[in-house]
Amino acid sequence: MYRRRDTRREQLVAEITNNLRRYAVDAQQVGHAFANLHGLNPTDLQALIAVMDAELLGDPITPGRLGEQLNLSSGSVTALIDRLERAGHIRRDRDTVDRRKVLLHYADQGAALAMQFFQPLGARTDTVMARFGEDELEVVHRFMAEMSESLRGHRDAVRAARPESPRRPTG
Amino acid sequence: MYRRRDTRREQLVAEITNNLRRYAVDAQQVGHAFANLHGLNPTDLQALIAVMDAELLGDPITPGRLGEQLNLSSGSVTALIDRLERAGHIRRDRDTVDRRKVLLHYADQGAALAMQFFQPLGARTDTVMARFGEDELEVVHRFMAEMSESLRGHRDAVRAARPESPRRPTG
DNA sequence: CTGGATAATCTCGGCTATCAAGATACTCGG
DNA sequence: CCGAGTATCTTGATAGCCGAGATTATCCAG
Repeated sequence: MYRRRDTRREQLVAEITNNLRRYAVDAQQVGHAFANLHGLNPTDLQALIAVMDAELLGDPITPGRLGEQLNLSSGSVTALIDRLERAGHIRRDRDTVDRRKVLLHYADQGAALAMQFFQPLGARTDTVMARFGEDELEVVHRFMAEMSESLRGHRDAVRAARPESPRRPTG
Repeated sequence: MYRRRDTRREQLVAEITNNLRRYAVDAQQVGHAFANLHGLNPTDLQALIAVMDAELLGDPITPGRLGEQLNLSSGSVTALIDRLERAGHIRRDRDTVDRRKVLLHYADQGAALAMQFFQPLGARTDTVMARFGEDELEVVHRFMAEMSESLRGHRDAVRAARPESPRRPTG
């Protein structure tokens, strides 16, 4: 996080790292603040976005997969979906093929909220990007794609790790 | 979030936006997973990082300012600091000038944990950056700096908004 | 010294997450 | 068709975190 900056290159690496970290922290706080503003909690917002994401890709998410994405237990996911459904943000549908499964779809209220979340953010993002040439955006794109993939690998590694001193003996 | 991609430029903008969003989500999940792994919760980890950050910049943070950063009430901050202190991650010091104030310093245990958090991440980050030339990193740096600043502005705007009466006169 | 403001802590209630057990539906062998 | 085994989701009980308001200690103005 704080490293020596002997050369210009090292300085750049250090500052970019710091900016990425701050960006992540700030993004989290945006989510927190926005959720509070609308009577949700951060988990609910994350879930709502995940539901929209999956559905817009044509592959509605199930409670099980949602729990994997958010790292929640199955019981917590049920409670989470109950809250979101009660608030009118999403709705449950049984899968017609495998009726054990529940497919989650966003409702109008949820879509409106997600739009409200992304639009102002997108506007700011576009404003910044307008100050960059297409060739520059190519570089940024390559960078972000690789960085994003790298972070996902890191996340999976951390998740795969097991606690050093478990509360309960292995059993 | 999902926009048309008529031109190459619009495609780039769309994909970069998606990557930024995914990066933020994944970063949050890394924090979540890492915190779980070490018996903390995400807030604790955020606080620990904030404490280190402030102290390394030579300006130790107080509970009050920590609460502002994390958007927590004063009572929650006290409980948070109690947990971190009990776990040996940080310690309290009274300010000698204004003895109402408490200054937070990280303890060895906290520093070790933060290192454990950032080192593997930094290694991956460096690997990615090694694949970019110095001129390319200049572009990325400019981009991230502006994007980071823009997001901070957005965060403050969302925080400034009020839940029930968004257009409340004064106070 | 008195009164008001600021900083942190304490106490209590609500809400969320985890864990364990249960209910329903699918799969497969006989 | 029938039953055992498995997968998916839900329910109920418990623990821990967060927010709001009251309380204590300190600073500052006069």
